[in-house]
Amino acid sequence: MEELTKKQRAILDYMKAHVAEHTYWPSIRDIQAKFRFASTNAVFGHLQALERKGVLQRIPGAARAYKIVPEIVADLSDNIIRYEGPGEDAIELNGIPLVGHIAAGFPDYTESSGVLNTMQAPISEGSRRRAPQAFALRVRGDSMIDADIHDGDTVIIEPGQAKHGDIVAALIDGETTLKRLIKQGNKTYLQAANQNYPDLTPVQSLVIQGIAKSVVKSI
Amino acid sequence: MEELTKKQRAILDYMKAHVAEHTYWPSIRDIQAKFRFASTNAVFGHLQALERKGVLQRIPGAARAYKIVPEIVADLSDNIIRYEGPGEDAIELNGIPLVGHIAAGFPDYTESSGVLNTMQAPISEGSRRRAPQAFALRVRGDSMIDADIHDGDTVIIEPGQAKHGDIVAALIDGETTLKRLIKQGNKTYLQAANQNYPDLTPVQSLVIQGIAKSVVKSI
DNA sequence: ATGTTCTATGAAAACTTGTTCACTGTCAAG
DNA sequence: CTTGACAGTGAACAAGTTTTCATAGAACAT
Repeated sequence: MEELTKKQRAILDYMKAHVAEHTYWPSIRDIQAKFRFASTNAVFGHLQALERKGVLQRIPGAARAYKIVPEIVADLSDNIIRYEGPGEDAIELNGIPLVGHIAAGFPDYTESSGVLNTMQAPISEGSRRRAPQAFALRVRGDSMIDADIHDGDTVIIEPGQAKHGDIVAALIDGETTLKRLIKQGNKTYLQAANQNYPDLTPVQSLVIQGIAKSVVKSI
Repeated sequence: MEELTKKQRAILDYMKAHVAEHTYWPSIRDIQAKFRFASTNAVFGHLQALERKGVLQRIPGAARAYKIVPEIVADLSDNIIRYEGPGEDAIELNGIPLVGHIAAGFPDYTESSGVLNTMQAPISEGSRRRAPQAFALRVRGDSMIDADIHDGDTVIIEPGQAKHGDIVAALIDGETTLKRLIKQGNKTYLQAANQNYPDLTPVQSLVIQGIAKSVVKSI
């Protein structure tokens, strides 16, 4: 995926924020005003670029009508995985859905039993919840370099029973992190795969959202 | 809240579905086409009615720009709480936010320790997660009549440490239910407060989203 | 009977918005 | 030095969209 320029990123972020705040998209002139462009065409160009780079989909002719290709970003520099981009519906990427909320909607494969707690609440149907699937994460930062997971890589997370040594996406005290699962006896730890980071993290309540099964690297 | 006519409800539902599917609002003409009106003004009138009745907010002059007053419906007849209405942002109702997703974003006050797992991933900021708050549920059905919670009532759910006897909104095997929490020794059960419903539900993995602290009844 | 409300038609006005055209400047690569 | 990609101005156009106006039948209460 081609990289965005600073301004493109800013505009995309503004649009997302606008949707999040108002529940409808900004018009081109809204964006123009926000960034103090003298011409609407400045915005128009950026939007074309955003569409060409595949992060934004415009609906030709329709006003205030866009779709966003969800970006799920695992920012490992601060060990927080955050979700960027509205929309609840999964968009398939190589058969793997890029889901909406990274921090919500995934099974609790905690130690005990085979009980599964899906917390996904899809907007679409308004009734039943969707079964959890594999999902993709794009990685930022370098805290997993020991595991050969680098900045810009895409990690495929699959639900399943995590075992010792697995790299997992886990919720710890409300934050989602990507770490290696360490089991010693009946105790469980999470370990950052970067020697510059502090070692074992003691874990009391552990919610594992999935296991990193494969890494997609851009060439 | 004034009741909606059948057509108004249908139009509102269509608009919601459209947003959920496309991530942008339908134009008046879209709605006109959907319902085969001969004039856009038919739609216009319905939209005015929806706004007057307080379930829809229009942004004057702007195209495809609306806000919805979220309706959160706890359908106790099948013990499933489902969310209707898009939008992630909390809208305050008597100081209590009507949150977007009932099934996502609330703390895990599971047995152990004081550890708190917030799973909310707000769209708005795109970075940190929002602290959980109290939220309101509108109740449908009658499975809690023993607790004097009836159809049409609004229940205020607050996060906190649930104790024996509390009525809680809980996630069980992926479904959100509203039941009474029963603790016997070190075992935990959920009980429907309706004698017509099966009794104790054995619980292995329990995620309590909040405690029903008060009930608002329409007179 | 009469007025009111709701729902709807049909057409047009007025405004919003996306899009296009012509032109300019910057900056890095070839 | 030139080429091309990128970012922008300024103006105008065309289409999309909301909104208003005039009119009318049905249901319903007064």
